[in-house]
Amino acid sequence: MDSLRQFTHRLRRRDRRITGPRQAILETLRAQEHPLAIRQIHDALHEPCDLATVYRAMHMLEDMGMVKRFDFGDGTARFELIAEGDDGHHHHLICRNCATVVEIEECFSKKLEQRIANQNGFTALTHKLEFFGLCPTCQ
Amino acid sequence: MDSLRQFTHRLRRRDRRITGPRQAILETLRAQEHPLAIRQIHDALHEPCDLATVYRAMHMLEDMGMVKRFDFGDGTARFELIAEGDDGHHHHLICRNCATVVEIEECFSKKLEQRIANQNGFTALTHKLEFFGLCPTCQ
DNA sequence: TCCTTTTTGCAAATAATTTGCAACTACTAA
DNA sequence: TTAGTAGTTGCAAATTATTTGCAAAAAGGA
Repeated sequence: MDSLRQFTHRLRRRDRRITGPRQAILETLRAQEHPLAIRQIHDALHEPCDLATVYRAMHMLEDMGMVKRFDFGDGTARFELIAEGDDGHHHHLICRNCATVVEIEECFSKKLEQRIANQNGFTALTHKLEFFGLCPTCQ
Repeated sequence: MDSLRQFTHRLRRRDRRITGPRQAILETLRAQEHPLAIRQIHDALHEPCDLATVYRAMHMLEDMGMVKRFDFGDGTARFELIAEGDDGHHHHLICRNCATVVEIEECFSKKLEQRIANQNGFTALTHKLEFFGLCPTCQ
């Protein structure tokens, strides 16, 4: 319930509206622990809406920092709701064969990133990292 | 010159042919130190060929392990020639503003990857990792 | 040089995503 | 509660990257 409340609050703050499709999309994302593709979100909605609406909603949620976009390298964006009090920073381990996804909380040390930033004079570093392999079933 | 010779050898071995477009593409890749998008490769060819031919050639070069595909998350595949004696494993630091690319040789320790594999029962792990930030000019 | 197999160019097909626009609806001010 | 305004939606068409079918052209071996 809280994320809906939080959502409402953030929307109002930006003069954005709380609509049926947006609430439904949030519900759908909340029910999943893994990243969902737009198509999957769309198909899972009980009260269906246009695909374009889902695309637009995801952009908005992303801009508002409520959702994180992941890229598994297959040309399809996937999204996860960012849990409360979480920064959403985590990675995935994806089976190359069956596409099973496991969430990975571990990451390399921030020192590495800091060093890379310093050595190249870059600031505000972020990174995208995903692991691929063969899951127990597919080996 | 060597990579062309190597290429010829690998092609013959697989009953593939050495054609103008393929040689031209290799030349183009060799002249660049950064990953190139298909469109860029296509536009850089002196002896032009069809875009579809470039797409097909890149698949072939990738299958032959002569080229590595990178994904900067913008929906466009980029390719780099794999240098001789190199495994092609490296990453990039990309400016979020001007898209400048810096090659990064550093990577996190293999132990991390090994641990992730073990903890989840996965094998044959690989990863995709790219860094993003603001370059000195764009800050 | 001839023959077989691989390649290429071209155009059309896919797929994910974006966009223009008119109809519609959430929110706010009264 | 209601009207007005600004944000949203559905629909269809446009974009972009990439793939594919197919007939004509080219490569490499005999």
